[in-house]
Amino acid sequence: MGRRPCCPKEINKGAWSREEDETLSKYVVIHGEGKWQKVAQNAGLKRCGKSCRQRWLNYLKPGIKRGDISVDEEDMIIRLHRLLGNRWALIAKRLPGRTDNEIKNYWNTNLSKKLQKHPTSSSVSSLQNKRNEEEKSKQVHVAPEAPRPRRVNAVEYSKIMENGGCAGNTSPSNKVEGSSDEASFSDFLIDIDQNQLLIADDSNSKVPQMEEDHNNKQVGLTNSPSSSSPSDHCHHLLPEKFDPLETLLDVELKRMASFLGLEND
DNA sequence: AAAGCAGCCAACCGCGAGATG
DNA sequence: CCATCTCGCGGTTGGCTGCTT
Repeated sequence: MGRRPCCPKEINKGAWSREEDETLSKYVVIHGEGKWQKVAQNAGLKRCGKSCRQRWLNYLKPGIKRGDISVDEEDMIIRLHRLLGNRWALIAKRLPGRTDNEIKNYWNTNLSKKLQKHPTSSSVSSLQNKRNEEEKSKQVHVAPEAPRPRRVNAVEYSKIMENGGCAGNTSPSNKVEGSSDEASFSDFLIDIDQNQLLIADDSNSKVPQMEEDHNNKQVGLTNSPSSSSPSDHCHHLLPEKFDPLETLLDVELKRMASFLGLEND
């Protein structure tokens, strides 16, 4: 059978010209995103719809930041990569203005090499050197062969929840002393279960129990004592829109700011 | 000066998942 | 329920650029 080519006609390939960029930008501004095949046709671009989408999302869309990845961003990328692996889209979501493609390229060209040179380092940034010294004494646990997390659809997620899979909390290693501010946040990130994060991200509203100490006050959560099953427990914990990683990273950013004496910025 | 090499990054490609008819 | 369409994602490629010899 074989896959039908997505771009059957003769199309332009390679670098986009300024004219093409302008044409695409004008069209998307007027008509909005989506239906990229029609965008390509209606805008008169001899480009594949996928190519139009990629060009818009990675370069033309307002708010896209190009280059000059800051130390903080680099550090965030490293931490998220340890958590999520090559889930560039997920990582990019945590870095406003950055695209998955840029982060992926940055990783492949810079960070992976740096980390090869300093494989035991939790971060390559000078910002982290101090913390690295502290962490040397600890055995940082990075699952060497952690299974690559799959995207979890709604059906699979409900199965996971039925099996008490909330927060992946069956393993002691996933247990985090949520109330201990002294616990290294980087350690916390390392120990968190990847699939748990993905579930949380996909559902956009799930939070592990370990978050409750930290977040109850912030988001007005209450832990219902009547919750019987783990999944019930989780659902009771959850606000309508809650992104655990977002919150965790917010905490980490505040720590960085504090470290740099920038908490007022 | 020019050939060779390495690094960077924009763009392409194939696949999976969800939406739609 | 199935086929098709559309979108999003991650891996890979190829061209450009700068450096080295």
